[in-house]
Amino acid sequence: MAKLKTDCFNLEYTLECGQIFRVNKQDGWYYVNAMDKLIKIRQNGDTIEYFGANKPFITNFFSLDVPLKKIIKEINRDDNMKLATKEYEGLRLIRQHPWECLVSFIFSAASNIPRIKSCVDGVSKYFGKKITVGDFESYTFPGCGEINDTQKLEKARPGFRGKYVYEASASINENHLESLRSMPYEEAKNVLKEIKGVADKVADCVLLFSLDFMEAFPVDTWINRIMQELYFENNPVPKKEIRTFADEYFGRYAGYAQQYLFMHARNRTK
DNA sequence: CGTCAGGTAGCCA
DNA sequence: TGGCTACCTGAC
Repeated sequence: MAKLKTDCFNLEYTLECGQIFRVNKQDGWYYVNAMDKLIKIRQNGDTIEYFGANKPFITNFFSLDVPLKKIIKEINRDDNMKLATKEYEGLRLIRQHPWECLVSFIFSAASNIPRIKSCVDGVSKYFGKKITVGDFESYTFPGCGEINDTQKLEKARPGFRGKYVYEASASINENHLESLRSMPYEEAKNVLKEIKGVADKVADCVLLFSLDFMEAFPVDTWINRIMQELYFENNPVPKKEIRTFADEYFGRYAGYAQQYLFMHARNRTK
């Protein structure tokens, strides 16, 4: 086991804000899957304790190197944001593996978190390898090209999203996704949107949650609703206009603003 | 037991 | 470009 002292980090909010799906809580520990890793982790005050990964991985994965206080300062543009960032203090964006992130969010279309989780778990179970940490057992996530059997894929119950995942697995390789990092935001987004099953929202999730584009602002139904309420006097507004507004209003860290607003919007009705 | 969902593709004006 | 609608299926 390793320990690490953190600053301005909340493990619970970070893992339970809906950006990542393969998370399980058991006996006070979180079990987090990330491609071929299974991490066992918990937080005690400022300190995190973990198994299954080394310090560089943990630091990078949980964005512990990102200057969150500075970011919060920049996105706290009004009282609503100050409330949301205070409410979920320490929430950080996770740097997921681009391929796992892409598949997860293709699954997310017109779905809900329990079902998305079930699809991602299913794909892991039917295409991944068994992995354990302590007495917890799960499966690794299959790499690009490894989701190559439609009958097995069907067992994950993806519905109409299955064909998109199958096609993506057949046509994409990891280098293709990694190469997006060096592109400008708009260009990287357009490349992602060439993938069937990927349009604005999913592309923005992949850019924000796995490729370090912190300006990406995914507009889903929750964000659509809360943004209209807070900034458009409850008037119906096209999602495109919401993205444009967010870009100008929140700036280069709009993605962080999005995640705090998402939590704020979702949890008040829960 | 219906309704509807963390959207998107395809089609048409 | 902008506005439909069908789409799998299981949570609620």
